[in-house]
Amino acid sequence: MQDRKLISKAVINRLPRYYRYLGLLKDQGVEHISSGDFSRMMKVTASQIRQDLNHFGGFGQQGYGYNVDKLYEEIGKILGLDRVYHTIVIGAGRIGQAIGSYEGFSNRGFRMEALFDRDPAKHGDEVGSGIKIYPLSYLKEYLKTHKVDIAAVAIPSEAANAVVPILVEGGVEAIWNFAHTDFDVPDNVIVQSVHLSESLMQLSYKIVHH
Amino acid sequence: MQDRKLISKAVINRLPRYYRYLGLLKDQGVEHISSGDFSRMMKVTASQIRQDLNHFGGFGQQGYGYNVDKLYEEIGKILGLDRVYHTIVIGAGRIGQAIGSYEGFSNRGFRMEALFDRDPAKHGDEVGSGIKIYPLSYLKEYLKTHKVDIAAVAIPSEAANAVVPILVEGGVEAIWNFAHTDFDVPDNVIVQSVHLSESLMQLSYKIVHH
DNA sequence: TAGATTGTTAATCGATTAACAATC
DNA sequence: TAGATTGTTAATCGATTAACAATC
Repeated sequence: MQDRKLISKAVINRLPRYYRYLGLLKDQGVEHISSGDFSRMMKVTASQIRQDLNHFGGFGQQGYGYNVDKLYEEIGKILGLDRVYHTIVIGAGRIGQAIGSYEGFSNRGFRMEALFDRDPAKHGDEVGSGIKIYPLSYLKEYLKTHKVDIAAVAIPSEAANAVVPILVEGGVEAIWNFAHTDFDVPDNVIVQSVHLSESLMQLSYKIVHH
Repeated sequence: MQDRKLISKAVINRLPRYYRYLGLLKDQGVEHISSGDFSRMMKVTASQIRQDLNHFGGFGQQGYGYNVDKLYEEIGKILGLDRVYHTIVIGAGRIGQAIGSYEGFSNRGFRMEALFDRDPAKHGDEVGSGIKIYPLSYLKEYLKTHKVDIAAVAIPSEAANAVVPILVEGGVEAIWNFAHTDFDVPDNVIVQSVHLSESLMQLSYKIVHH
């Protein structure tokens, strides 16, 4: 897909937060907001907000501010929230089940369609609104008959390293990684990692050095 | 605590990843590694590694490289992993239980000592290696009689906003936040957030724009 | 010693902030 | 219109990369 202009990585990482705050404003029925007010709400500079939003153009108006509804919708589109992502979860442990059953994701188009686990005791169980847990050994077959956009990987590192080639081979477009490891995948496969232990270490750093 | 030199935010965020890779090298019995080899392993530039590690000084040696054991230990200290953090978890849902029971955290000094939940059906239950679930209403009292360094908050945003003042009032030093919201806390309280939905949106952005 | 590799300075690149003319 | 506020350029700040002399 072609971008209007090239949007920098730093801006992209901020978009979901803008989106969240715009959602709050929308719920409150706010129609428009100035970069100044928005900056106080979000605790960033007004200058940064104007620079960032300007990439998308046309939602600000001098003397008035930004149209909340339009901006919310536009940022949603840019984030790819106007489509459906067929999503599976590898690992039906506590993290895997949490992801598979969280309604907030499906509300945004991340449709949870299957969980996979090696534990036979879990096979056939359901999570959330009827998402089935399948044997991990069925994954390969599943990928042959189902298009999968995103696979969330919520199993230990070693097992994860064994599963990833199956996902790649099976045509999964993106991996949402919760294992404490980095994957080696072809360029066309996207990996987005949530390294919880790294987050916790950044926290302990802050405790020790403040 | 006083830093030797001022270490930039970007470097700090990379430290846990260095630490993880050094742990792997240590397990493999590697005694020393050059910035060149390390850069190929970690897929960053050798220049960045030398710049980063140079902040701590004394672990590199010309013609030899870096001593793995010493560097691992030193970075561990800088990250604050040489001490114990009394840790509690607010919310005994799937995320809360996952955090409370994960052995990897306690192995690094993050001692999980109690969970709190408002659901009476869970009160008295145990998670992981005997960590009890208490009523949320007992939290205030608990904080009076126990020193808590870190509280992981794994409940929905609204409930979280109600609990945070109790944590702050109770002298909790740092909050590890899993709710989809930002907290307003005094300067001396640290907040480290894991915004899963934001991570997922960054992922969908990459899918749509690659 | 000769070769390898760091420590560190300088150059480049990118991101943030400030400022203000344009304009609703 | 006058006031408010954006869009956008220029200035600043910070982070990354390149280069090479120092040195083990």
